[in-house]
Amino acid sequence: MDVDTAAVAAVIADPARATMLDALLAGEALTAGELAHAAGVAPSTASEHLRRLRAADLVEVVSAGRHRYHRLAGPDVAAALEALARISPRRTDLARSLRRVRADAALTYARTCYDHLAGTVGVALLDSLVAADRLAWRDGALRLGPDGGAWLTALDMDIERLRSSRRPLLRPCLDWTTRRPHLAGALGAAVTEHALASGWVARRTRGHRALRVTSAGRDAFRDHLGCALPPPPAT
Amino acid sequence: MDVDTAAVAAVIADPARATMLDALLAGEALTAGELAHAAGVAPSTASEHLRRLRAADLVEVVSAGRHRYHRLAGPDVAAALEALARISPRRTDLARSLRRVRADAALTYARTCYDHLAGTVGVALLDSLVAADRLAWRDGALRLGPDGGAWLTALDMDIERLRSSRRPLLRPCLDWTTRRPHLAGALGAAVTEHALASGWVARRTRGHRALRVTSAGRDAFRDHLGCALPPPPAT
DNA sequence: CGGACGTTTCGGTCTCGGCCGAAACGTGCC
DNA sequence: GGCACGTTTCGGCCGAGACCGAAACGTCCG
Repeated sequence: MDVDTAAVAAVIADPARATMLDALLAGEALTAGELAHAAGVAPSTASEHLRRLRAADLVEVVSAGRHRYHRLAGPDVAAALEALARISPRRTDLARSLRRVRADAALTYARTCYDHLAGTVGVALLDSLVAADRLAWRDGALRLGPDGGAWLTALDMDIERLRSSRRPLLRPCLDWTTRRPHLAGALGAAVTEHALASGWVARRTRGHRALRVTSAGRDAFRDHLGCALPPPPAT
Repeated sequence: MDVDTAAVAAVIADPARATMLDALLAGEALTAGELAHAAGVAPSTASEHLRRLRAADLVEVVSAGRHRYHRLAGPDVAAALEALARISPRRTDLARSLRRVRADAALTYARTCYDHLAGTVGVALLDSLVAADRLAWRDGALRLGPDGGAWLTALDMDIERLRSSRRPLLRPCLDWTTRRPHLAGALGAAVTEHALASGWVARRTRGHRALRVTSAGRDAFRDHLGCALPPPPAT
């Protein structure tokens, strides 16, 4: 073996750390304290965990005053976590089965995957963009389609800035729940940021991945993204 | 969190088990003894490990006389392992750096990923099949192209049998080394089986993933698969 | 400057699990 | 039937690491 898979797996293998990583999959950077709370451990314990996560390059940190904000180290980390989720057993947490079923349905419908949209909504979005010739598949890779430039301009996206990031502009990301690709890459992140900032979608709970599509968002998806969303799950 | 990521990660986190999984990524089913040898542990220890791997549904077993053959439980498991490999640190095993570099080059050029071809050769193959209209991308999924049926018939592939398997016929699998898709799914496995059986490619070492393309294979890739292979790495 | 607060370091405890060898089990072969 | 061999189970040893509280550190703010 040329790489040390066991080492990374060992870092993810602790329940507290796995919970922290899951919280970070929402894409927001969280403080050490918030992560300690999310994982249900003492701050000192969380600090140890974060040290290991940083050492393994799964998480990176940016200091801001007396807070230290942590976020996933990159899209590859998010992809690996989602791939692991696909083969993980369902949690048999009998106590809250009803709440869990609802949370499952919400996650399947709309969630963030690191920094882009996933779930039914994410998949529908990519499908619509391809159908409208704004994006196109070529050789298994996503490219801008004939009408892509005009669309980005209409959305006020600075394509040059997006292109200049080290990250690929367009990348498909295999959806853990639907098993179909959704839009990732720098553009996927930008669109998602736009949707959150414009109030098209909102987090159901701060620091959690599940999203709610607002009624304004439903219209905006139709008008600006050319995407007729399927109805959300009953809550 | 709706699934128990930490539990699966814990199973992969042990070096002995990770080594076993890596050996199984070659796609062959191996006996408990062979896996014990590969991992460098006593048979009794390996037996424990295999019990955990089975319990976690990462590995499945088929009994044959007094041997018990183990193999990966499915393509999802292989995909998760490759995703983990992408974010794993290189092993800093100074003692055998030269041998390692050579092994790296061989793996990058041609290897199996569970039961289909990966590496430069796998990616080139998928590209050629798409270029020749034998396969086609549609909505991010792989489909048979206009000339796909004729090609399969020429290769003596029983497409009905392939379709009847529970597994998707065509699936892209993101390559860990090249970061481009190669051909997976039932057809990917069938083509790979055909290539191994016909001696187009051969394992460099039994039970290991690296492949060598034979000179007959190089011709066959050109004539039967329409794929001009790039030159292999110097050994 | 001094107190409040977020974070990290340190020391001590305790549980989990990996390791082996010995022995039991089951299958194939003579 | 009896032996050989692959595999599993069991018991005992041992190290890694997860946890917490106390204390140190650094930053912000009054």
